Amino acid sequence: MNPKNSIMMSKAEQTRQFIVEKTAPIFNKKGYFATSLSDITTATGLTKGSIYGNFKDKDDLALQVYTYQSKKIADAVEQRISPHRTALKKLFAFFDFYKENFKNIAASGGCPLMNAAVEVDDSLPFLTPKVKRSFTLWKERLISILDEGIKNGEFKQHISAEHFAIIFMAMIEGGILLAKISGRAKDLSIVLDNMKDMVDREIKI
Amino acid sequence: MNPKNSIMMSKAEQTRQFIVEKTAPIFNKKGYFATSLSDITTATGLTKGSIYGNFKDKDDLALQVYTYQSKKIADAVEQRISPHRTALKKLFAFFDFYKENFKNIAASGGCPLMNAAVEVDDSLPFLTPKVKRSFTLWKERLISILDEGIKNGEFKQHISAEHFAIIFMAMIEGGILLAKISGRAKDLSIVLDNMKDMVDREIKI
DNA sequence: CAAAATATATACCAATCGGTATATTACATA
DNA sequence: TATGTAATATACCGATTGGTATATATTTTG
Repeated sequence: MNPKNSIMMSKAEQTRQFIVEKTAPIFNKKGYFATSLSDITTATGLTKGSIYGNFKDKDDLALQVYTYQSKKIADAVEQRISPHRTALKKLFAFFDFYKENFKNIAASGGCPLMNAAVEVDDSLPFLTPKVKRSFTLWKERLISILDEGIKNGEFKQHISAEHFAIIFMAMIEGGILLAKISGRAKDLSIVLDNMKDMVDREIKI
Repeated sequence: MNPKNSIMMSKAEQTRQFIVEKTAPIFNKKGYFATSLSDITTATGLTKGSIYGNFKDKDDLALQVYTYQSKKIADAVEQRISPHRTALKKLFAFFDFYKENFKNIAASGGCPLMNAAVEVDDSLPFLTPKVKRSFTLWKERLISILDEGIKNGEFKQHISAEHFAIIFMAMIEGGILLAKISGRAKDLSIVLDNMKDMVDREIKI
């Protein structure tokens, strides 16, 4: 029994979590391919033997790091949305999340979903389904908010929830990309502000 | 004198060009880091000695490959735009370019600007200024079209050309990302169609 | 056509890569 | 506290990495 953690967590589980958390920003900054085992041992202070005692191989670790990162973002978004009662406020909270967290996202290497989606291209076939699924889940969450608004009369009846979900995702990802490469957080703000205008003009009743 | 080429081009220059063209899709698919010298020798049929006789090192080749790729896209876009006389038609031609060329872009590894912008993060500092410059030039080109439309009365006077340039770039890049990871070209089409609607509603007089 | 210059190939280098077998240490339980 | 077990460290492996010195073709030029 370990009194340090409320949830029972074996030493191995703790170490695994520790490795994942420590290597996540490295994988996200350098990319899965450019991150070496020595990067991992340096960041964790552990040896190769310890890493391979907890993960089958580098791919396995990369997979768990991606799972951790995508879950972390999804949870943070959900936490930002959940307090709100109307679909409109949820949608705006969604947008605000990225404006509020851009600096953190940029500092830890950009959006993990985008980074993985770009790198997954040819190499990393084992990651592709996971990344695809992240985007699907993201889209479905946006659609659910839009559908909620349509159903309860906040939003227009005729709009396509799927279309707007895709458009919003594209704008967010594109905005992050531009802001990161330009170094101007304002680039993302401009895009996010326009998204709110879109909601007011095209979606809101 | 080489009768095969209209422009005088030494053997070395031809070889350099040949290497750049052959390795460009590899760099774009696998990323600059994951592309090895053996990938390059295999793709070109040349030996390492020949590669290093024409390029200082791998970074130098990567730099020239990026320059080639970004110029190629810029030229193709310009060719698609130039026949048109009005700012509106130029803008729509701009958008259409991506719809028409998505399959080619996806097949050759996605948008080189986005790929480089993502990978440049931590590694590849030598590439960062080049990539930044590509995005700046792209933005300036969009602004010039928007300004032209504002000046000649096609577009509304009060709009911010820079804001819309940023929004359009974000939507295009985001749309390409989504379409690539989902495998559905339609995702990009949905975004591009919405961009046209935006122009009609918010920009056009 | 011959000589000088350039381009390409060969053979090698140290360093690093991901990964593993084995020894050692720390932990949990009885 | 003793003992079996799980976790970590050490030392090593072959393969591949980017890069180079040198030899050999191939162009270009006088």
